[in-house]
Amino acid sequence: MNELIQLKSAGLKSTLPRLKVLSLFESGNDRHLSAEDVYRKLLASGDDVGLATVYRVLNQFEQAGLLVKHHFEGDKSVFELNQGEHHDHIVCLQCGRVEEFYDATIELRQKKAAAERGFAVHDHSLYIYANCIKPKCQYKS
Amino acid sequence: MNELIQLKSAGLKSTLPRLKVLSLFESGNDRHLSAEDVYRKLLASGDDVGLATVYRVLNQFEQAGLLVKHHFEGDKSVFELNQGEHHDHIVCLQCGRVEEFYDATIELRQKKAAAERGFAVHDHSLYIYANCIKPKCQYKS
DNA sequence: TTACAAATGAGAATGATTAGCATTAGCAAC
DNA sequence: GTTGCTAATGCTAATCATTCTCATTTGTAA
Ligand SMILES: [Mn+2]
Ligand SMILES: [Mn+2]
Ligand SMILES: [Zn+2]
Ligand SMILES: [Zn+2]
Repeated sequence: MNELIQLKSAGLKSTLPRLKVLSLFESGNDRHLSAEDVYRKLLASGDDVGLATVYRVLNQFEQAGLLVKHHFEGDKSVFELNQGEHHDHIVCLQCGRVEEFYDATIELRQKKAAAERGFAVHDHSLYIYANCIKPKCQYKS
Repeated sequence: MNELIQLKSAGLKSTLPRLKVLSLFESGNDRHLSAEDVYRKLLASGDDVGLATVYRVLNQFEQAGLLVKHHFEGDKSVFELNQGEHHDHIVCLQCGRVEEFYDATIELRQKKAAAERGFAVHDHSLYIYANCIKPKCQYKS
């Protein structure tokens, strides 16, 4: 029911597909989901939505600040709940596990590097591609 | 003529399209080029190559370590000469200017962040999206 | 030269994402 | 509760970058 309020606050009409998508992200089972992931999960739980609608809703949510979009290596982009605090990502190249981290020093030195060269930072993306150290890595995908 | 040797050393047969592409990057006019950029530039200088060949050659060059591929914000990927030293990028969101930088502290703290979480770093990508501070920015694109 | 595998080029195919448009569903005013 | 209008949805077709297919051409080593 909380989702209804969130949508209103974001200036979005409360529709069934939007509630479903938002609930999925707030269920917290997976933080990082692609459009295709969301689509499949909704179908699996018996909720019928169109893929085009999923794409539209995800982008609207990003614009509204409810979600953040990332471009991990590969083609498809992934979304996660925007919970206020920025963080960067470590992605396992073998099993796909995603770990989040925040390093104040890195953030600071980025700003400095940009300033020194005559840029005002708008945004940045930092992805570390790595391998889980055994035996944590399940070599899934 | 130097390019011929580079190709051989990389284990690649010395063909006309490959020589053209490599020369273009070594001419140094633009460091960061997309496949489409390369294609257009070759056509413009009267060299007839197929777009498919450009894509193939760029990827071979990347595999061979002659080029590095980047995924700046947006759809198309860009390539640059691999000159040994790793660096990260600042991209102007207004004029598209790309500036390179290297920060040892950032590199170090990335490794540390990964190690602390049970990852062995394979690779990383750091892009800072920013705006040129006037009046350097030409607001081109 | 010859011979043959490797490379090229033109166009079809792919895969993620978006656009177009007829149909449906929120929601505010009766 | 109905009505009515706009915004949202869900197909499908279109985009766009990139890859694949395959017939033709080239580099190269004998
Ligand atoms: Mn995250
Ligand atoms: Mn560079
Ligand atoms: Zn792993
Ligand atoms: Zn600029």
